[in-house]
Amino acid sequence: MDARTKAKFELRAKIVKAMAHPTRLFIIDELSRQECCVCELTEMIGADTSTVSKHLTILKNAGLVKDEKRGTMVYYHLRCPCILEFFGCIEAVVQENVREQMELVG
Amino acid sequence: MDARTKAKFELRAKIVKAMAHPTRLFIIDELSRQECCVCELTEMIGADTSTVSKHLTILKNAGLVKDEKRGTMVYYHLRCPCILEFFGCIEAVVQENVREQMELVG
DNA sequence: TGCTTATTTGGCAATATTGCCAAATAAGCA
DNA sequence: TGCTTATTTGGCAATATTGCCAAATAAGCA
Repeated sequence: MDARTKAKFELRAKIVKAMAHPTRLFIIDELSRQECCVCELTEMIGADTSTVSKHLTILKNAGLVKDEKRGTMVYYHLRCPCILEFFGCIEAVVQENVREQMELVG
Repeated sequence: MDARTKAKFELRAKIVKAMAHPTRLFIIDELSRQECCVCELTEMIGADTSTVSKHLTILKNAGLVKDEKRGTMVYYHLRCPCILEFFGCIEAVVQENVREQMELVG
């Protein structure tokens, strides 16, 4: 694998890694419906504010979300709505996995 | 976040996590073109065979690939080709990131 | 059976991720 | 300025991931 190819997949991996956590997938899903401030997300997720803030920073660094300060609150929104199509694909894999397990059992 | 929602996103995260590594993204990309045996992938990747084998096991456990033994060789293929659409989306985020950096610089 | 080739598994050290607490920062308002 | 609320940052212990080497397993073939 040459350096160029390696760089390409490292760039992609950086973005996929940013999504690779249940809380962050939840945030992406939630932001696909409407923008939210940190306090709203924290309330929904039920973790420490600092934890949620760090998850948002990871998503922001990957370029998946953008933030906007309004007063004391910071609102986050999705940067590329195409991320949603991706969920459909993941769900297809989940369903395929379940289907297979069913076959093994019954 | 109730238990059901939590379980849903943990299931999704398991699959996304399986993709969250440059070598594994490379493998998925390669398998989208044709099935490959471990030795072919190892040659392309240039890592230890055991390392590549472990990456393949991670992809298999997530339900992303399937293996098929033929003689002494084991061939792997993609289980859900829809994974490819996902790459398009990731690439869109990558490009958006680059575009923004360009704006900041130039 | 013994040898070869392909692959997986066990083990382990190096490194990365996670989530909390405490403290810092930043904005609004009296 | 001082107080309040919202958010981020620093630090750290617990946990997970990674990639190598060595050894085990498995199939083909003489």
